[in-house]
Amino acid sequence: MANVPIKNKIRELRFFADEMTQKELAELVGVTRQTIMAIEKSKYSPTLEVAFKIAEVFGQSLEEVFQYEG
Amino acid sequence: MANVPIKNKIRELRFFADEMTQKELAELVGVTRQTIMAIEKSKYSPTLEVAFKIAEVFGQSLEEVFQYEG
DNA sequence: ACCAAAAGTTAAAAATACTTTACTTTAAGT
DNA sequence: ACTTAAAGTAAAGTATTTTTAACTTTTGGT
Repeated sequence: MANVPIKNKIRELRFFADEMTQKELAELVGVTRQTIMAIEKSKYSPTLEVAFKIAEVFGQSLEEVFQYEG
Repeated sequence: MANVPIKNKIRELRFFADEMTQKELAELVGVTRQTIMAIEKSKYSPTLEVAFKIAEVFGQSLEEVFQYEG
């Protein structure tokens, strides 16, 4: 599992969103800074719930934030 | 966390897809039948990876299969 | 150069997702 | 009514995600 990591555009979206920091995003999402770090770097993929919350913060669809390459 | 469970249309999509069984879906997705059961009944929400795979099986977008109510 | 905030890393513990096995109940066909 | 596949439940174990805490490195401003 986690064969092909899911890519994401969190970093780009953070900077596009007025240079939002990892800490700020973490607080808005309700997870820790380290969790955002790990997800942003594709160390592992988040739960669906966290993924939805991240997309919500940026006002984007889930697919715009996360890209799964089957 | 997991305050408001994420809803899904897996059951409807299975029946729409030629009455696909939980077992068949599980095999296509690469998880067990019990995992499909738990997700279908919103006992817990899947990882993003499993969510993407389920959507892929039905040829639907993630948001069409799973609905997050912030 | 110095300072502070942000980002990155690591390790151990806690929480949650997933598996395996085994059993019960429901639904459908003959 | 009987049989069988499908669906539902539950417990214990494994795997993965998330937290906490502590420390290092990078970046930007003054």
